Amino acid sequence: MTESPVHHEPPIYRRIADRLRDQILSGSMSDGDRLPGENALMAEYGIARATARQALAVLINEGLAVPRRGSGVYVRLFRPIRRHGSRRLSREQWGQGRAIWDSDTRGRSYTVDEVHIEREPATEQVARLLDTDDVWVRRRRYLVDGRPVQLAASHFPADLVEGTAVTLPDTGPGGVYARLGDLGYSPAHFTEEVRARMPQPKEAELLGLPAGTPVIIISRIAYAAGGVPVELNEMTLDAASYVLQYDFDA
Amino acid sequence: MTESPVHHEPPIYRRIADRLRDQILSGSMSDGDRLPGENALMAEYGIARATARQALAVLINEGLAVPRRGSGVYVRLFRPIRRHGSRRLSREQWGQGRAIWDSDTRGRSYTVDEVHIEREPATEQVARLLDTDDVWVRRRRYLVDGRPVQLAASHFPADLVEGTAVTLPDTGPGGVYARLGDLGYSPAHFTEEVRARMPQPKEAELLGLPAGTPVIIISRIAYAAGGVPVELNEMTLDAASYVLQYDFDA
DNA sequence: ATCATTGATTTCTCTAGAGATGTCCCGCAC
DNA sequence: GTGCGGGACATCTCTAGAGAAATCAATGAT
Repeated sequence: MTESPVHHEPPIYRRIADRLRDQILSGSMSDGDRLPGENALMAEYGIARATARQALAVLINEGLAVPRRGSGVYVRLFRPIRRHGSRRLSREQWGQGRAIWDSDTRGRSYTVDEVHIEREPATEQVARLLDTDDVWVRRRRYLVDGRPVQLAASHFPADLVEGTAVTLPDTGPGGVYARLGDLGYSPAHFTEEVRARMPQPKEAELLGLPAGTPVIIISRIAYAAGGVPVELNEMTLDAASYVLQYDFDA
Repeated sequence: MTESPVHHEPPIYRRIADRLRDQILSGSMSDGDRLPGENALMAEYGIARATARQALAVLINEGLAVPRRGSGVYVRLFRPIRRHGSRRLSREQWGQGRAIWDSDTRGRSYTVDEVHIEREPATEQVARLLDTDDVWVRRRRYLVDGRPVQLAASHFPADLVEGTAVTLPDTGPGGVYARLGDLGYSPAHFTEEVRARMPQPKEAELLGLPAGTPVIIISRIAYAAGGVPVELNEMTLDAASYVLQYDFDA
């Protein structure tokens, strides 16, 4: 930020971190490699344990390294999944569900780990966006190669799906959008907000995120013809696992 | 991740962090408020300074708090700028340049802090995407209310702009896209990749990012008719300052 | 009135040590 | 082979102390 006129040398822990980061980013270390541990750094630089920890904490907080208790600290390079922007979704693809996934996971196995479906009072934000107090929420967790990478929560106005509440959030064949279409609320317009931040502890736990991993949050609202909001889908993605892709014409 | 069967109580520093986080997120503290400092926590909980520091470091690394040396630790809530997806861009808007910004900064002042324009050899990634070794790069830094919030680097194939090199990266009236149009390479198609990660030290420095702030990276490629790539624009955004917005029809 | 200095406060950096906790692997018993 | 015990090892948590560096307000000299 504001640099003082005198150039102070960075503290030891930071210089060590810089050296290690260079090694990681220059490619001389690869994904699962083990970094020098606390003891090794203590010996090599003649520093105390706390200082060695601090150096490693820098890399861990940057998301470039992952500590494994009782084992060591390991390099973590990002191996993102490409996730196409909804621009790509066509009505035909809705019925297939996984179509947009299969081509994007580079052969890695993709599964859903259903969490739960239930009716609940809407939070303030959801109530404002969906224009109702009472919603059905369908929460899911997505796994790639057995590891959780995404949380999703779809909110449906309860009054809109009255009587069909059992079958709507419970997708069934053709997916949720087909169900909405059956009710005469086929989505015609979408808005999508994308943001990134550090995860809440609960999110970090559910996604198994090591320290220093941001999450990407996509909030998509589907509107039926006439501008009626029919679904709010909030997706929380492990930022290390995802690249979003949008494409469009001028 | 894998939870042990016995529920261990979290360590003290983590419980303190949890308490403070609740206070911040519940709204009982607001944006610039001062958190209890190291000394206060030491006295209140009867712990050592290092432990108090550890508790505060949790919040700092989560991006919820910002330390100011010699002053204290302060709450930081995100105040995002809405940034519309390029889907919104129309040819008429290109000519205005700032149109997509003025409506999105909520009245905050938006300025550009030009960094430099120069011809340089392409990095491996840029060479692959733009299909050339030799590019002009135009780097900019964007400020809102005097604070840096975005870095941008536009890459143009050097052979494509041969002879006009002086005027192309140097926008001029009508913006870069108008210049490309004059050369017969009006962009017709775009792809955009969005990812998020923790910033590199250099990025953090240029953007003045406190610890725990991720960056959003948008890589947009503009293609002229015929599929010729004419620009690679890489934008690095302070994730605390931006919300991306896309909207589209089914 | 303006500017420089001082002092109190607070975060930052680092040392030294110790016990707890989780992981890995080898060897032994079954 | 399989499963279990135990030791080696590494990270994790915490204590206690001390000097460095930045901020801010009050004090004092010009």
